[in-house]
Amino acid sequence: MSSEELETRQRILIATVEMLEQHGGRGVRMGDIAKAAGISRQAVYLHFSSRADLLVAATQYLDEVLEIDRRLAPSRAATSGVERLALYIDCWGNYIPEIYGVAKALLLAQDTDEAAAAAWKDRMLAMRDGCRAAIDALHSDGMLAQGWTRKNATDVLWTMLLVPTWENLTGECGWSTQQYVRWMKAMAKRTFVEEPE
Amino acid sequence: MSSEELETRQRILIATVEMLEQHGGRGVRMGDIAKAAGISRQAVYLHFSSRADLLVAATQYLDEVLEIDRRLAPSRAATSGVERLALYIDCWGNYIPEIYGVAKALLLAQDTDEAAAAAWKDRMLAMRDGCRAAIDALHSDGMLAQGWTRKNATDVLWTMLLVPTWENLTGECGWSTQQYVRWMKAMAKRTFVEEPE
DNA sequence: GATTTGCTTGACACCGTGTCAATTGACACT
DNA sequence: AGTGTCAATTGACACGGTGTCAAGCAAATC
Repeated sequence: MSSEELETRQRILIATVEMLEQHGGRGVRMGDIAKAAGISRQAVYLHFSSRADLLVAATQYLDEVLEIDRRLAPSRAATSGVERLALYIDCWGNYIPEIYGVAKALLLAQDTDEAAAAAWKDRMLAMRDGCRAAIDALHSDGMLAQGWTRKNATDVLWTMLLVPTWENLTGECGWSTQQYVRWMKAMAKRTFVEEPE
Repeated sequence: MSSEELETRQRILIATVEMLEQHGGRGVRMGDIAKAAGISRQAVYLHFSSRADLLVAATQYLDEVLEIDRRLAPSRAATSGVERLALYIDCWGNYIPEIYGVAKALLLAQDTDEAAAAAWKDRMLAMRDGCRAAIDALHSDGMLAQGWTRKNATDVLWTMLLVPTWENLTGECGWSTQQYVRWMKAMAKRTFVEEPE
């Protein structure tokens, strides 16, 4: 009632996010989204040129709404590499479940759609930057464990933090996101931080 | 020349595996497979009721041809948990690239097809059994590191060995499979094996 | 020679995406 | 009132890929 004058575009984005979240990113059609937004299927195409376009816009919208930048600030502001690493995992690990529906849809769309693949890759490379920054901070502190190059450590941290890992641990293995985050932080510390012995 | 009297069904399976391997499991249509097998598209449906059915059969066929059982024997025959773990990772890690095309196709088919999803899940649960066996062996030796339950250790090892991890490290990060296997073994040892200190 | 078996050919239904054209209804400007 | 314009609606349609169906054909089997 309050905000019935929302722009159609935004209503579509909200409907998209809701539908995808509800259905785990699977089997949501353009018509379903339109219906959820209370408009015709064609109206969706007046705002987004394709399904991939819509999905990409939805992830960006979600990033804004969930204030990913603000949430990353603590990690960026960390005074030590060890802290930065932990805070980054905290942030990203807790972020995944919130974006999972949309992320999964984008992930699945990669199969058929070039643009979706590119968008997802971009997103993941941005995440990689965070990993690299954390590893670099660790390295600057002289705390990167023996045997790691910065590239290798970044590769591994990045890969461990990818969505499928979270997906399997929480989905198939029944872990909570909290367990996941706690373990991931412990594992990262044990793996990448030089033991002061 | 030699074996031109191959059963059609097998010719289809071979064509499927080849096509999927060639194209990384993406964008291979029923018609493409038929053409590659030198038969009509409909003939494929005389042998396999659906695309999912064909993909499932192809993975089984590949498991036979690549003798997955024989390759797993050394791991099963290991005399210590530590050895068993290393040999299992060796086996599976080197197996992934050989099945990747078919696996990826099955993975992608999960989106739309229930049967494909079930088949893939089965496959992965079988792999999980291997992980569990390795962790159990470690535990029996009293060598499972502090802080791990058998379930948790199995969950983590399993998740780490999933295809997407290999995919990202070798694909995006440019690692060789050999590097991947070497790292994975080192990581598993460091993570799961009690340090004799 | 008749039947069966395995395959071919071509047509077609179904679904989801994306396109197009004609229409409507609301608002704004003179 | 008259004129535009803008957003959305409706309905039809093309396309691509899967899966189905029916008729025909050729070689093997009895």
